[in-house]
Amino acid sequence: MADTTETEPMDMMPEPLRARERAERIHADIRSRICMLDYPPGMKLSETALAAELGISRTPIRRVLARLEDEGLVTSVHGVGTMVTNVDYSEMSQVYRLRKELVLLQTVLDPIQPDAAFLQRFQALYTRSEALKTAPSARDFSLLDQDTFLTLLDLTANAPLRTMAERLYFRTARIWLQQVTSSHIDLMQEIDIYARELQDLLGALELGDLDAVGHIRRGHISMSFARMRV
Amino acid sequence: MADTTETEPMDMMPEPLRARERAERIHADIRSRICMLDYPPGMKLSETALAAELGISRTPIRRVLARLEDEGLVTSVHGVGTMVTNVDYSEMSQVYRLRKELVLLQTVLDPIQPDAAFLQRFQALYTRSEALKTAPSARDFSLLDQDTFLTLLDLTANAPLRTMAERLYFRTARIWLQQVTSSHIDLMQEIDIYARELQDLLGALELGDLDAVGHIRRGHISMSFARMRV
DNA sequence: CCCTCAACTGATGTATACAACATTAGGCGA
DNA sequence: TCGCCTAATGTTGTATACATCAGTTGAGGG
Repeated sequence: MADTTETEPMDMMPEPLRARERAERIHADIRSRICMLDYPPGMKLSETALAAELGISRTPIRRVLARLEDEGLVTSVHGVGTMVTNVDYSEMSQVYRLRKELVLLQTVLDPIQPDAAFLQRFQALYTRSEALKTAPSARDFSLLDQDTFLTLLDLTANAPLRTMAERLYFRTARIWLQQVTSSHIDLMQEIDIYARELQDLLGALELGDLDAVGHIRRGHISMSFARMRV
Repeated sequence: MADTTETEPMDMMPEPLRARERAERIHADIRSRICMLDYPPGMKLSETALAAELGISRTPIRRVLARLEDEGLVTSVHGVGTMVTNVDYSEMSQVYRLRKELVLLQTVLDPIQPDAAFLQRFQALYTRSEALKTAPSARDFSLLDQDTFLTLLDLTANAPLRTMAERLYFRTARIWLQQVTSSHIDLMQEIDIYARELQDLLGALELGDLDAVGHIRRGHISMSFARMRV
C-alpha cells in the first residue's frame, strides 16, 4: 500500500525553505555582481531579463531587488527601471566613519575567542594575499577582502552587530575596485599593505588579543579610506 | 480637444512616489501596531485580511511584510502564515548592548548642534512626560518614548547610523510595554524616572553639550534594561 | 529648419489565478 | 475505542495579465 505514494517521512533535512534559500542565493549573487562591478553603477537591471536568465518569473526577482534597494545597492523608479546606485563621497565617508567604530565593537561586545580551526582559515587567507603578489588581480583582491571580512565577522556573537557590519561593508565594497580600475590607487602597493595587515592580524589572533585585532583593523580601514580620496 | 482627457499637467507636487509613499505609511503603521502590542507576539497577520482592510491586493502587502521580516518583526512560513515574532532575552540583551554603544556614536560621529526649534520640540516632549504623571498610561508612555527617540535621532547627520539605530530601537521597543502589562515593572516609577531623564537631557541640550546627551542616554538605556530582567 | 505633440515602447507597480505546503477535521477499519 | 489515512481548508509562494508611468521617436505644422 506504500507503493502508490512516496511520502518519505524520514528525510534528514526536509528543507522546507527551498524557496527562501533560492532567494538568498540570488540576492548574494546579484550583490556580488554589483560589488565586483560586473553590474557597474548606473546599469539598468531589467526584472524581465533577470527572470528569463534564472528561468523564473518576475515575482521572486522583485523581492530580491526590493531587499537590495533597502540595502542601498539599487534604486527602482516606476516607469524608468532599476538602476545600480552610485556611491558619492559624502555617503562613503559616513559609512567608513561608522565602520571604523563598529569594527572595534566587534571585538568588545560579544567576542568569540578564535580556535585552531579559525586560525587555520585565517592562515589560508594570508597565503592567498601572498599569492596575489606574484599574480596581481584586482578582482581576486576584492574577493579576498570579502572573504577576510566575512571570516572576521565570526569573532563576534552579537547577531545585530554582524548583520549591520555586513550591510555597511557591501554598501561601499565596490569603491576600492573602482579606484583601482581608474588607476587612482596602485594595486601592487595595496596588495603589499594588505598582506602586512593580514600578517599583523594573524599575530594578534594567535595571541588571542582581540582588542589588538579591532584596533589593527580600525587603523587599516582609516588608512585605506585616506588613500582613496584622490 | 482637451475635454476628452483630464491630464492636469500642472500639479504643485506630482509626487511620482505615490505608491512608494503608501508602502511607507503601511510599513510604519503595521510596525507601530506591533510595537504597541495591538499585534501581540505570535499573532498571525493574514495577507488576505490586511489587503481587504486596506482595500488593495496582496502584492504591495507582501512587500511590506517582507521588509518587516528583514527587520525581525515578523516571520513568514510557507503554508503556515506570517506571525509576529517574539523577543527572547538573549536577542534583547544583544540589541541593548549594541544600542548602548550606538547612542554614544550618535553624538560623536556627525553631531548636529540643536537649534532653538529643536529645543522647543524637546521641551514639548518633557511637558508630555510631566503630564503623564497625572494621567498615567503605558501606551502614551510608549508613544512618548518613540517620539523622543525619533527626535533625538536628528542630532546626528550620519544617515547609516540613523537607519541602524532606528531598526534596533523598533526591534525591542515592545519589550518595555510587555513588562508593564505583565506588572513586572512599575509604571509610575518608570514615568518619574523618564521625566527626570528628559529634564537632564534638556539641560544638556540647552548647554549644547552633546557628549553629555550621549552619556545620559547610555546610562538610562543601561538602567532601563537592568530594571526589566525580572 | 525647428517646435509641438501624440503615439509607441519598455519599465516598474498592481491585481489575480494558480501551485506548493502545512495543518486539521473526519471517516474508515482494525 | 484507538489509530491511520484522506480529504478539505487556509496559508504563503509563484506566474501572468494588466495598469501606470516615463522616456523616445517620428510625423505634422508653423
